[in-house]
Amino acid sequence: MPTHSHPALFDDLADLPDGDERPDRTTFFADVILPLPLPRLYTYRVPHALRDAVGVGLRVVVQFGKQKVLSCVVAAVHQTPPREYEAKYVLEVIDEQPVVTAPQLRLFEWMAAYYMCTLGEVLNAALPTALKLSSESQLQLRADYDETADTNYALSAAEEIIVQNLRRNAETGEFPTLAFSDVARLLDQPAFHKHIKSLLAKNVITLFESVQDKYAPKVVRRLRLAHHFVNDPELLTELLHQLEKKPKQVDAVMQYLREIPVYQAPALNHRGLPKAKLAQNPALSDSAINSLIRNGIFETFDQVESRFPTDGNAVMPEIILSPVQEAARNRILELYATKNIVLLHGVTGSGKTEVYIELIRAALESGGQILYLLPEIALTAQIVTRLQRVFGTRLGVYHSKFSDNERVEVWNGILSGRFSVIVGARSAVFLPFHRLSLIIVDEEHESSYKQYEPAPRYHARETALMLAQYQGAKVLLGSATPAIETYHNCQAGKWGLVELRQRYGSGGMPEIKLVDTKKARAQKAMRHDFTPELIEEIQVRLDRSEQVILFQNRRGYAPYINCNACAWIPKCPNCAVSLTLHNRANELRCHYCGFVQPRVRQCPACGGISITPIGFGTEKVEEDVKELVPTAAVQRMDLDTTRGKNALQHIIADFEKGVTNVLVGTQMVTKGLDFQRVSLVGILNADAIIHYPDFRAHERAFQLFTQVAGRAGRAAVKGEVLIQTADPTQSIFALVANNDYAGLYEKELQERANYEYPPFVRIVTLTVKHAEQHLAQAAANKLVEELVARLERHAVLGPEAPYVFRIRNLFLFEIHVKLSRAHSTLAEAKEKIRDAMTAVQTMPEGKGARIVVDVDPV
DNA sequence: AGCACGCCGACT
DNA sequence: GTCGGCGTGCTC
Repeated sequence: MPTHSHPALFDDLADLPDGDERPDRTTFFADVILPLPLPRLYTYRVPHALRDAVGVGLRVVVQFGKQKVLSCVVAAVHQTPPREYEAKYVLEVIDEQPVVTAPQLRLFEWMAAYYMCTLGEVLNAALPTALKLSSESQLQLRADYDETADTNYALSAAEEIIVQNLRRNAETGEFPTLAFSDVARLLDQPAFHKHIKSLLAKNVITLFESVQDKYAPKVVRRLRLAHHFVNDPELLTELLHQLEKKPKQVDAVMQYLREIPVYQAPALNHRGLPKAKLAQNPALSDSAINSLIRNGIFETFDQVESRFPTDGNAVMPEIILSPVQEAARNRILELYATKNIVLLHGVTGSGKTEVYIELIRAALESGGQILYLLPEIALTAQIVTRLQRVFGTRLGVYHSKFSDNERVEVWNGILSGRFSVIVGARSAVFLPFHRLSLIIVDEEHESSYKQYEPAPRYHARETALMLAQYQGAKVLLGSATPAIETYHNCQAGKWGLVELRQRYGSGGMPEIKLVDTKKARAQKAMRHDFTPELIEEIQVRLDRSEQVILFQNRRGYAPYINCNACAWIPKCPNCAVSLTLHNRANELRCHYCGFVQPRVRQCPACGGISITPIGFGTEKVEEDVKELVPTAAVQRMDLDTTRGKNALQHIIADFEKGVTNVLVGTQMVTKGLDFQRVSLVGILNADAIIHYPDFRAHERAFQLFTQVAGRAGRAAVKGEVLIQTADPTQSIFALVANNDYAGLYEKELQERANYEYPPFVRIVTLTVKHAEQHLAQAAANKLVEELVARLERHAVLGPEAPYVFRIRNLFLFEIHVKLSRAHSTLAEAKEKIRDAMTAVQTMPEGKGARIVVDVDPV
C-alpha cells in the first residue's frame, strides 16, 4: 500500500529542485480536475523532475487551499503560465498509467456541460472511492523536541496525552504518527484542534499530510511444499515416516498431495494451495498445518488475487435463436449499416435477452468491448449467472451493491483488457472503455436510469448514446414499453426499429382482467383491500402449486395514521408529509428524510386512544394475504426487505425454489424477474399510479402495468393479470389489456404536442430551496424574472410549490424551463440559465437560497 | 467540499 | 470582558 507523504505544509514550497526556473527550459502546467463542485479547472506548475511523469488522465497530488492536500486528475498539460496568479507546484504523480482515459474525459466534459454541473462532480460520481485518495492530516513529535529540557512550556492534560502517544519508539528510534481522527478518539472530544494548535505553537509537534492509496488488493495466503521435497520424492517418503507419531500432520500432507499431485506434476507445487482451502477441511487441524509450516515442510507465500473468478470456463455455448429472434438479430445488424442506434421493441417474454447475447458474442468476436446496461434491481443473480455461463471470465459486473475494492478491480480490469463485457447499472457508463463497439441499454424506458441526487443528475441512456458516439459504438435500446421520446426518434427515422411481437416459446400473452373495487365496496364485499375475485384467484393458483405476484406501489404498512376522535395525523417535523406507519418495526417513518419515531398510541392532540391506519402499503398486503389465504407462504420485496447485500438474492432464490409462493412488492417486482411458475399477477391499487400529477403519468402507468403483467405466464402455464380499480372504464386499461403500445404512443404524442412537453421541448427544472418559506419564494420569483429576461416569457413556468413543498426543513419552489427549437441552441440556453442563477445568487433575494438544476427530469 | 475570516449572544 | 455561533468567500 503506497503512502505519499509530504513535509509540513507550512514549509515553503518554492525551494524546489534547481533548474526549474531556468529560462532555457520550458515550464509545463497542468490543469487539474479537483473532485469538488468547483466551476473551473485549477492550474498547477509541473516541477521539472515530474515533467515526464505528468500526463492527461493521471492522478497527481496537489496542495489546495492552505492545508489540504488532494489527489486530482490531470485534464490537460500545456505551457501557458496563468496570468492572474502564481501557480503552485504539483507535488507528486501517483499513477504511471492513466486511470481516466482521454475519451472518458471528453464524455465527462459533455456530461458537465449538458447536465449543468461541474467536472469535479462528474469525476466524483465516476471514480470508485478507492481511486480518490483521501487526505488526512497527520501529526508527529518534532525530532528536536526534548521532553526533559526545562525551557519547555507547560503542557495541559490533553496535550500530555497526545505527546505520550507520539513518544519515540525506543527500539526503532522512530516517531509514531497520529491522524486527526486518532487524536479525536484519544481525547474523546471532537474539539481537539485547539490542543494541536497549542502544541504547534509550543514547538512540540509537526504536521504533515499523507495521502493513502485506499485500494487494497485481495491478498491470499497460500502454501506449498518446501521445494526440496518436490525435487526429491524420497525425501518426502522419509518425511512421512518421521511424522508417523503425528497423524494430524500426515493427514495434512496427504490432503495437500491429493489436491496437488506433486509426483505427477511437480510444476503445480509452485502455485500451491490457498491455506484457507486446506484448513477448511474439518478433518484437518489448523495447528497441524501451522506445525508443518513452522518446521519448514510447508512454506507460505502471499499472492494478490482477483475478486472475480479467473479460471471459469469461458465456453460461450451457442444459443439457439428461434426463427423470429434470428430475424430480429439479422435486421438489427442490417440497420447498423446505416444507423448507429436501434430500438428492439419486444413484448415481455419475447426473448430479447437471447438476441442481446448473440449480438454481444458477435461484437466480442470482432474484438470490441461491450457494455450491457440494466436498471439496478434487474441486475440480479438471475441475469448475471446466465451471462457468466456464456462469457465466463471475460464478463465484469458493476453495480452499487459491489464493494469499492470490487469496483476498482472492474475499473482496472477494463483498462487492462481483462474484461471485455460489462454488465452494469447506470454508473457503468463511467468506466474506462477504450474500444467499445456495442452498448445495450435494456429496459431503456426505466426511470431509474436517471440519477436524481446528487449531481451529476444524468440519464444513463442519454449518456450511453454520447459514449457510443465518442467511441464509434453501436447502441441497442431494448424495451417492451419504450419511452415516448425513444419511439419518437424511431418514428422520425432517426433510429432503427425492430419488433418482436410474440412471446418466446409456448407462453402466450397474459390475460388481463379488471376488477371494480367501487362496486365491491358498495356491496361490502371487500375484505381489507382485496376484492373477492382477487382472493379467489390467489387461492386457485396456490391450490395448483402455481405462484402469485402482488404489486402495491407503496412500502410500509399505511401511508398515514389518523386519530378517530379529532382527525389528527402525525407529520414529519422536517418535511411536509405525513409519517408512514411501519408495523413490523412499530415505527412511524418519513420516506423523504428518514425521520423515525415510535408508533404513537395516544393522540397528543386530544388524548384519544383510537388511532387507525389509513390506506395500505406492502407490509399490510403481506399481512392480509396471510390472513385471507392461509396456505400462502408470503414474502415481501421492497426497499425495507432488500437492504442487505444478499437480501434480494435470497428472496428471489426462495421464490424460485418455491419456498414461498406469494411475492408482495413495490416497483421492484416489476423489473426483469423471470419465474416459470407465476400464473397470476395482482395489481392492488391501480388508481394511485394513474392519477399521479405528472405529464408522464399515463406513460408510466402503461409501462408499470405492462411490465408487471409480463411477470405472469412466462412458461407453459397460462398467465393472468388482475387489476383492482375504482373505475375500470379508464382508457389506459384498454391499452394495457390489448397490449396496444402504438395506441398509447399516438395518444401521448398528441397530448405532448398540444401542451408542449418532451419530445417536443426539453425541460430544465430549477428547484429553489430555503429554510424560510417567504425567502424561498422571493428567490424563486427573482429567478423567474432573471430567466424571463434572458429567455422567452412563455418558456418559463412557475415558480410553483411542489406537492411535497418542504423536505429536510427546506421549502421548495420549482421553476420549469421549456427549451424548444425556437431557442438558438440548447447549449446557449443553458448558458443563459446558468447566468440567471449566478445573477440571483449574488442578489440580496438570493442570499442563503440553494438552486438545484435538473436537466431532462423524469 | 473544507476552512478561514468576520460580526453578535451566554458564560468564566 | 471572552469563547464561540455559523454566514460568506476563496481555493490555482
